[in-house]
Amino acid sequence: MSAILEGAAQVLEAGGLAGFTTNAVAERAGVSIGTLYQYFSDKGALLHALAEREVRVTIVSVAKALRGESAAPLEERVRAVVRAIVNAFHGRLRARKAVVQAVLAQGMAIEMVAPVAAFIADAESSPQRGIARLTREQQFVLSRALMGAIRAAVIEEAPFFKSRAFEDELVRLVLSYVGSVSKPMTTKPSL
Amino acid sequence: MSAILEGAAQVLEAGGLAGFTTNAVAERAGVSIGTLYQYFSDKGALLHALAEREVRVTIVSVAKALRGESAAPLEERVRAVVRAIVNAFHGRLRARKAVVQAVLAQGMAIEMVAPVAAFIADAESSPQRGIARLTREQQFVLSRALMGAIRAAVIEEAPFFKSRAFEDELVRLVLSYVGSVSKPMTTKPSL
Amino acid sequence: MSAILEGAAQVLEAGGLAGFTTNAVAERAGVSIGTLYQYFSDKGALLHALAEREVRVTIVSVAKALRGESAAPLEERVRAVVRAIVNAFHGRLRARKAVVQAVLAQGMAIEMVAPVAAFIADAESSPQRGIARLTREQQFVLSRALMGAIRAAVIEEAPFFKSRAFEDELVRLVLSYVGSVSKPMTTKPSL
Amino acid sequence: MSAILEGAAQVLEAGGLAGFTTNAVAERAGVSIGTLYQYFSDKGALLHALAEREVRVTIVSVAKALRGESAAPLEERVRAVVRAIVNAFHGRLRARKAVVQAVLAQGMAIEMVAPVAAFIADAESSPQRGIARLTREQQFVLSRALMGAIRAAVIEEAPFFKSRAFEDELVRLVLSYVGSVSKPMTTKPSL
DNA sequence: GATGAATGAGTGTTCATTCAT
DNA sequence: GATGAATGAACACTCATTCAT
Repeated sequence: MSAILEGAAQVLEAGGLAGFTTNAVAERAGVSIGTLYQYFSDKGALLHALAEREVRVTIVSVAKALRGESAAPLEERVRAVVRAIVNAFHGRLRARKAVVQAVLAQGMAIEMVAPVAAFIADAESSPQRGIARLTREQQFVLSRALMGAIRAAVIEEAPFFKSRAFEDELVRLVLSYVGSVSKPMTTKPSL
Repeated sequence: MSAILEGAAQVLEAGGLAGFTTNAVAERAGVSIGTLYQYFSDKGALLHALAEREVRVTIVSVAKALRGESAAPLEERVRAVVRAIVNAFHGRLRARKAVVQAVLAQGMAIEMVAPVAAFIADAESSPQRGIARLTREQQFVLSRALMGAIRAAVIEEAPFFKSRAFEDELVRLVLSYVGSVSKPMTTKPSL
Repeated sequence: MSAILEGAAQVLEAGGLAGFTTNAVAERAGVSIGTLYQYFSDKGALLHALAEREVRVTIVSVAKALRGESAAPLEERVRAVVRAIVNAFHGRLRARKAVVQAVLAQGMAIEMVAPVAAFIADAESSPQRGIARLTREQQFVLSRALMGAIRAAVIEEAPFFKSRAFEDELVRLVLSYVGSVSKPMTTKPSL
Repeated sequence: MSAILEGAAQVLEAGGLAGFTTNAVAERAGVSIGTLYQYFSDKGALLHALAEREVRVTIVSVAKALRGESAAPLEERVRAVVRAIVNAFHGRLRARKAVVQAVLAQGMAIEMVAPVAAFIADAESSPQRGIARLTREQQFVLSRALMGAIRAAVIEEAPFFKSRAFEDELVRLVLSYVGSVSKPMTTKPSL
C-alpha cells in the first residue's frame, strides 16, 4: 500500500498530472493494476491518499518546529513555522507541485489545505502571549496568504525559494498582520 | 473566435474542467469542431486564450479602479484594488474557479498569474507617497499573498467571500505589510 | 450504421453473447470503435437496435402472410402466421438464438417480444369470423405459449424444427385454444 | 457447499445477473473465494448447480402435486400441476428470473428446462384415462408452450401472475390441446 | 473557410482465477 | 481443507484530432 503511494508520488514527479494514470502507478509500484484497485477504490482515492500523506508530513514538521520553540518569542516561533513549511515543500519539488495541482484540479482543495492552514492559524492566534484571538476571516486570510505565497513560489519555481530574503518576507507578512490585528489600524479598515 | 471563447467559458461554468471537451465547446459555441481547430491549434491553446481573456478583465478593472483614485490616500487606493479583484472573481464564480484550476493543472500558471500580480505589486510600490520601493521578494510575497487569499476564497467557496469583513482583512494584509516595509521591524527579520 | 448492425449480427452468430464485445463488433463491421459509439450510445443500445431489427423482420413477414390470406378460413390463416414466424427464425439460426438470449439476458424482453406477441394476439382475436375477443390474460397466454414453443425449438435446436409435424402441432395449439375460448369448457375453468 | 448455493441464490436475488460475481457469492456465503473454488470448478459450474437446485424444487413440487391428486379428474390434476409450477416460481421471483436468464445466456438451457418439461409432458400423456400418448412433437409443444407462458409472465413481471384468471388460462391451454389430440381436428392439421 | 464523420490510442475499472501460506 | 492477496487479460467507453468534402 505504501509501495503504491510511493509509486504514485514518483509517477507524479516524473510526468505530472497528465501522466498520472492508474496503470502507470501500478507499474511503477511494481504491483498489478488489480492490486492497486484492492487498496484504492478509485483513481481519486489514490490521489486523495497521496495528498493526505503529503499534508501530514507538513503538519508533523510544523508541529515539531513549534514544540521545539514553545518558549521562544513570537518572531522565533513564526520563523520556525515558516521554515518548516518551506522545507516541507523543498524535498520533492516537482512531486509537491504536482500534488498541489492535482489536489486543486479536483474539488478536494478544501479538505487538504484546510488542516495545514487551520493548524497555522490556530498556532498563531493562541491567546497566550497577548496576541488577540483571530476572527474566522482573519484566520482565513492569514493562513491562505502565507500558503499562497509559498505555493506560488513552488509553482512558479521562484529562484529565491530557499533564500533567506524570501523567508524574511514571509515572516514579515505574518508578523505585520498579527501585529496589526492587536493594535487598532491608523485608519479603521471597516469604518 | 470570441464566440468560441464565450462558449468555452460557458462550458467551463456549466460542467467544470471535467466537462470541458473540445466537442462540447464547439457545440455550445455553435460552430463545428473543425472550425474550432481552425482558430485554436490545441485544446491547450483554447484554455490558454480563455485564461488570458479572464486575466485581462481583471487587469483592466484593477487599472480602472486605480485611475479613479489616483489622488486618494493609500488605504483608499488599496481598498479599490482589492475590491476590483474580488469583484472580477465574483461574476462567473464557477467559470473562474475552473479557469484557475485549469491554468494550474497545466504548466501555464506563471504567465497567467504573473501579469495581475506584477500589476498590483507595481502599483503598490510606486515611490511617490513615501512608500519605499519593494524588493523583488517583497513584491512577490505581497502580490501572491493577496491573490492566494482571494483564490482560496474562490476555490473553497468561502461564505464570506463578498463580505465587508473579508475585504477589510485583505486591505489590512496589504497595508500592514507595506507599512512594515517602510518602518524597521521590532526585531530585525533578517538579522 | 446498418454495417455496424450487420457486423453485430455476425459477431453474435459467430461467438454468441460471450463474444459480443463492442470492439469485436466494430472490427467485424470494418469501422473504428469510435464510429460505433457515434451511432450507438451504449453496448445495450446496439443490442437493442439489433433485436429491434430482427423483431421487425418477423412482424413484417407475419403481416405479409396475413395479408395474403385475409379471406381464407381460420386454420389457413393461423398456419400462415405460424409458418411465417418459424421461417423468420429459420434463416440465421445461431444469430437468432443469440439475439433471443441476449434480449432475455437484459431486461428488454418485454418491449421486444411484446410487438410480435401483440400482433399475433390481435390478429387472432379479430372479432370478425365469430371468434370471441380474447381477454388480456388470454392474449398473453396464447402469444407467449406459441412464441415459447418456437423459441424453445430454436434454443434447444430441436431436430424437427422445420418439420411439418412440428408446424402442425403449433397450429393445433393455437386453434384448440382459440376454439376453447369461444365454447364453454366442459368443466368450467374458473368455477 | 449448500451455504454457497444459498449465498449464490441470495446474490442473484439481490443484484440480478449483473451483480452475480464469484467474489460476491463467496462473501455472502461467508466463505473465502478460495473455498468456493474448492467446491465449484467454475463460475459456470456454480450457476449450473444453482439452476439444478431450482429445477429440482419445481420437479419435486409438481410430483407432490400429482401424487396428491392421482385419482382426480384430468382438469383437477392439470390445475394442480400448473399451480405447483407457478408457485415454484413465486417464492423468490427475482432469483428465479435471474436463474432463468442466466441459464439461457449460457448454453445450458436444454438440460435444465428439459427435466421439468419432460416430467410434465410425461405426466400428461399417461395412457391411463383415455388420453392418447403424445408424440414427441406434441410433448415438446405442450410442455414448452406451458413453460413459455409461465416464463414470460415471470420475466415480464406480469401483474396477473398470481391471479386466478391467469391460472385458468394456463389450464385451458393444456386441456384444450390435450383434448384436441384425442379427437380429430375439424380440419385436419396435417392434410 | 467551414464541416462533421471517422479515427484509435488510451483510460479507468472489473472479476474470474490462482497459489503460497 | 481453508484462506485471501495478487493477478492481468479483457472490457466499455472517451475525446482530442484529422481530413475529405
